[in-house]
Amino acid sequence: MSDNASGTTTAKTMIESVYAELREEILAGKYPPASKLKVEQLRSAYNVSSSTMREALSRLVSDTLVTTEGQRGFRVAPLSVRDFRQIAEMRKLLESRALRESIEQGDEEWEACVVAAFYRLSRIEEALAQTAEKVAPDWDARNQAFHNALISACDNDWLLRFRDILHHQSSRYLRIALVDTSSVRDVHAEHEAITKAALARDADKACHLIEMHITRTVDVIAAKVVAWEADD
Amino acid sequence: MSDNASGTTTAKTMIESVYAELREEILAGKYPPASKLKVEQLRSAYNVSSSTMREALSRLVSDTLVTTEGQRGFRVAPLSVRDFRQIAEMRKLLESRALRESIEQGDEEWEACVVAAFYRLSRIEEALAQTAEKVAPDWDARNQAFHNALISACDNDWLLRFRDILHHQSSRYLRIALVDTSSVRDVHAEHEAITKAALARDADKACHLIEMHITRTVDVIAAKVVAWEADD
DNA sequence: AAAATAAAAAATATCGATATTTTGTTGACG
DNA sequence: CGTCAACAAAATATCGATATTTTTTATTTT
Repeated sequence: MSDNASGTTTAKTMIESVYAELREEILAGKYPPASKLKVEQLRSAYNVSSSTMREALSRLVSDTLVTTEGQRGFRVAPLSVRDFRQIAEMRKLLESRALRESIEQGDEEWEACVVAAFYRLSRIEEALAQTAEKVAPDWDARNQAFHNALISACDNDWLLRFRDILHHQSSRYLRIALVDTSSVRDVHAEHEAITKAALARDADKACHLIEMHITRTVDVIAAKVVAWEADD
Repeated sequence: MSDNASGTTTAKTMIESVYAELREEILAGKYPPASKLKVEQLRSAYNVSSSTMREALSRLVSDTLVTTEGQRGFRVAPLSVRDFRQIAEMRKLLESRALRESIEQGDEEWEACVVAAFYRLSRIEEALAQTAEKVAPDWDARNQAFHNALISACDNDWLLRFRDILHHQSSRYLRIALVDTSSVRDVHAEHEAITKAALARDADKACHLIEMHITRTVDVIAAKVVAWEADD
């Protein structure tokens, strides 16, 4: 269920390690959305038996990254504009709720984490501003770390779990939309405002900002998903 | 993932049918929370091979009804007061959101469904009021049908899915708390008020009522769960 | 007697083979 | 020319056996 940040997944069993690896690869876009996941193929690729492979696949259904139907095997979970919009709506609801709880319950240590995460993100954004590079290898990771830090004081496991699922789903859409980081500067300002509001314990404001933050990306990405849907 | 109301689960494969059956039994409390689910035992009980059994179990992890750890097999998902409170909080959030969307988008057909479901529920409550019976075989089903009808015009699949998971989890707590239907009369009034507000398209009011509806049961059940936790 | 260790039992994870179903192809028929 | 049917190929689901790990039990040591 959970992969640790370092990437060193402590896998006690074959199933777990195959599960973790395949999961990453699906998120990385190695297997296209809605494409068939043939057990025999995967089985030999990962050097495990069919039963083991099937079980790993079954476990991926938990994360809604794989679907399975009747007598016709497994598929990578499909993507659609409709789905993306629904995910975005839910993210607004859950992300802002998690942030609110975090702001209400967070202690000084939490504040420190937020500040640190924002700092790390800012530094890489400065670096990116210099180079005309469109690829941001670490930006994604630090951006994610920042958002995780914001809600790290929320203690509702269900909220975090659902939010996590949606977040991963969302990242698949970002991937196919080939989002560049050219708009990083605007995003930076938004992050700064959110950090400020969070530290000032202004939950209403922070939540509003985070919702805007999500909303802002929806339409631009949705447009690209539409284009992607065409040549499928 | 979905079980149809009639209980006639259309299972194309062994895995699916075993999955569905075991799922119902866990929800029905046949296997105590946190108890071990030994593959060999289940395997022979359901007349399937170990691989098939394991796969069915793996699929139950999707619904968070079963947990699995490293090299030590499967267990029924445990229950705790803390978990119950978190579930209740999330239910308030999701149930009210789903209701709001339903109220905003529902058409006349939806209104008719709500009215019908409320009527069916009311009838059985009248009947129960007569007899001093504490057992309400059909009440649960009709109560659930009523709540499903209320949110049936919500079209966000993720919202419905998460809400469904939480609802099932919640029902496990109701079971161990041995909730009687003595408080049915108060509940009836609440249902009536919710129906009224929904039909009047007063989303704010309806949402507030449904949150109260959930809140009201939390403490009484939480207390019983504490007691249950003791003799475990 | 409590703690540590070794042996036995139980349970889990993994494998490769087989039966069943779906998918794809070819040829007959309207 | 397209639809249908029969067949062939591919893929899925299912099985039972084996290797590994965990848990239990028995034995020894401080």
